[in-house]
Amino acid sequence: MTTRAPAMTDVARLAGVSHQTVSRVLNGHPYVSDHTRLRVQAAITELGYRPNGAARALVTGQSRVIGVVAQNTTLYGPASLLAALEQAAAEAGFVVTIGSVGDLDDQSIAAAVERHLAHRVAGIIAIAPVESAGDALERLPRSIPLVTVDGDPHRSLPLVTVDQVAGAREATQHLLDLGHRTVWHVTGPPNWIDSAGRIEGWRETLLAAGAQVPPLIPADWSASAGFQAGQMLARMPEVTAVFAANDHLALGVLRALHEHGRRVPQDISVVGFDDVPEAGFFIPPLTTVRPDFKAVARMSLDLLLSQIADSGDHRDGLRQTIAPTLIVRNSASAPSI
Amino acid sequence: MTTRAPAMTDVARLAGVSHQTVSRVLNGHPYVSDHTRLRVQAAITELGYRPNGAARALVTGQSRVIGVVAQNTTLYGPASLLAALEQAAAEAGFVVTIGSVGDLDDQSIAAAVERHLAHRVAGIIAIAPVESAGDALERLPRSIPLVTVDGDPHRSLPLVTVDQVAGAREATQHLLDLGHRTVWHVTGPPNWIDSAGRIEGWRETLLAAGAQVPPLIPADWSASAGFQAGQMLARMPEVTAVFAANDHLALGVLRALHEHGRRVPQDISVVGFDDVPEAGFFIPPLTTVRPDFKAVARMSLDLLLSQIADSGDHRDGLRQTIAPTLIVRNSASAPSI
DNA sequence: GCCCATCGTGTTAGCGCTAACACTGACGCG
DNA sequence: CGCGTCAGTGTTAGCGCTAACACGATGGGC
Repeated sequence: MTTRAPAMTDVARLAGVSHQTVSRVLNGHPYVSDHTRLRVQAAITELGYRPNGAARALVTGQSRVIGVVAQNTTLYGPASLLAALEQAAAEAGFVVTIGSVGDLDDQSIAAAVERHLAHRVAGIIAIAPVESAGDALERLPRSIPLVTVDGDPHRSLPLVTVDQVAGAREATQHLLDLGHRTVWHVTGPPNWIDSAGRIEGWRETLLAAGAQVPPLIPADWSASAGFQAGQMLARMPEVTAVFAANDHLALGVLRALHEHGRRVPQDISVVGFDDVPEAGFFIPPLTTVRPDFKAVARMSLDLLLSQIADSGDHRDGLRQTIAPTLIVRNSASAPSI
Repeated sequence: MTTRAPAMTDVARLAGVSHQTVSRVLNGHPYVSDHTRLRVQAAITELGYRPNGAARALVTGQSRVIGVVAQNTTLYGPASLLAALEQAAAEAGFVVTIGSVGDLDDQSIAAAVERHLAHRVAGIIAIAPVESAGDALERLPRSIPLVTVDGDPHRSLPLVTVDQVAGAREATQHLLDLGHRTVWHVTGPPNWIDSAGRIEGWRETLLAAGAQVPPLIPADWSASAGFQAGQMLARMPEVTAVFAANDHLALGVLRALHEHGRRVPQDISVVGFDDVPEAGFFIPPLTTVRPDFKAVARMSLDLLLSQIADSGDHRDGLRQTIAPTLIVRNSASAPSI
């Protein structure tokens, strides 16, 4: 019925050569005469031939597929990362399979990794921003190339990460420089590495400036949690500056403050993190920290591809940190005395 | 060095059976004694064996991989869809490879599809919300299972779609019911199918109510474009109700109105579309239309899997529409006369 | 003129798996 | 007691490809 797709032998027959010569042309081997190369290429286009990745993967033991393990790719950060990763991979001739997990616990991660392994991916990129994720990853055979993104800096896995500490430092310092006595911090979920880094950067900046370190306001990444935090902060007259661990949190804070009649930035300054595309259109436009997701993606892929190429144990000590940029808008200003 | 992963023959040797019996156990064939089955399963776990997907794909001519073609998976809609799709696929034992494209033009789509085909995906789901995307898809051999999501209803490709028209109708009718004379519409990008559907629903509701149909305010999906549209609308005293084609657009409108001192909802009512997670924390909380992305994903996958199972030309006439829900918050109210 | 290196090409084996078929032994039936 | 049936298992071929090797033709150095 459906005539099967043309295989290499079909091309070879049409071009009057052996299938091995076709393979050589396809893989850019030397020692093929121009004449033959042209004939083969003509045959390929005539038949609409395209190599069978499965067969290739079988014989080489390795596919041009990269497995990405991620949780909740609906969040802005992971989604951006994934998109950038996919694009970078496509440029390098790889495709990306995604294995997302409901929870970032050990078992879910392990299952996602297993699924990728079953398909003999060439390597794995894990967007694993929580502490527990590392265990499953560390159990992986060292022969399979691996890069973690926004993972735990205390593990010895190859890691590419946004410099959370530096970003938080910039945000906090910016507020201090504007003249605020201290800065309050609404945090992300406690088990996320990103949260920890942002807390660290915030705290160390405060300490370095000799400012008082107020208690943390715990939250998750949602606008809803930000709103709750904001309701609390709005009732405390001594609060003049807030650093929210991400933009959605900041949005919630903004609305809570607005509802309580506290003006931003006149009464309270707010700074976020992520620079979501709509951050410039919050009320007021949000001063925030912009991570370079494209750079992170490119770097991760480079690291992975070099592991794939070397096919060796070059996993230790690989660590790349990408510094984010402060984007100044209108949500932070000098405090009114 | 790296001892190669165990293959089926290794399992067979350990269990004292032929590799074919192992295969039978793996694929749940009948005519294997319980005794043997147990021995084989024990051997599998002992060796940590996992079947090689590439080999299986090679011999069956079909992998348990689904290719998703999408553009800009950073946008909330596509990202949600992708995540839901991935989850549904995982439950069915499939993995998802993503082939995102920079532009949704014919050529980019074709390239992404080609990449998927090279890996012998079992089927393709195209999130193809622009008109031009259909051409590349229609050229696909009919033997490969295909589902389009939010695609062009005028094509004969299998389609699962959010009922844009119904959603827009609900939004518009809601505003009319509140007592507004008419409703202005800020549109999405002109070549998107979604935009067209939302315009249609809006227009037909206005017409049915005998309301005047104001000119369209063209935009794209960004908060920035919404802001520009809002600046225009803010200067027009006759405008009392605005339906924005998505939430980010609405956010931009909200800020523009705020800057111009026009209160929402007292002076102008605004309704959005998408119900992004933070929509409830805009200022004011946004009344909007919520599509059920999970349902769309599940439906798409079902449609695809049934095509894969039947492996036949069941492609015509398949069409599923998922009605969205109006979420009423505070951004729309009766006009003050 | 001989040898060897180099180029260009073909031949063979085998990656890990499933499908098709072959085989064995136990059982039921007339 | 011979025969067919069928559960349970093994044997073989081959999916489409690459790696390894084999082979003939050419040409340059002695």
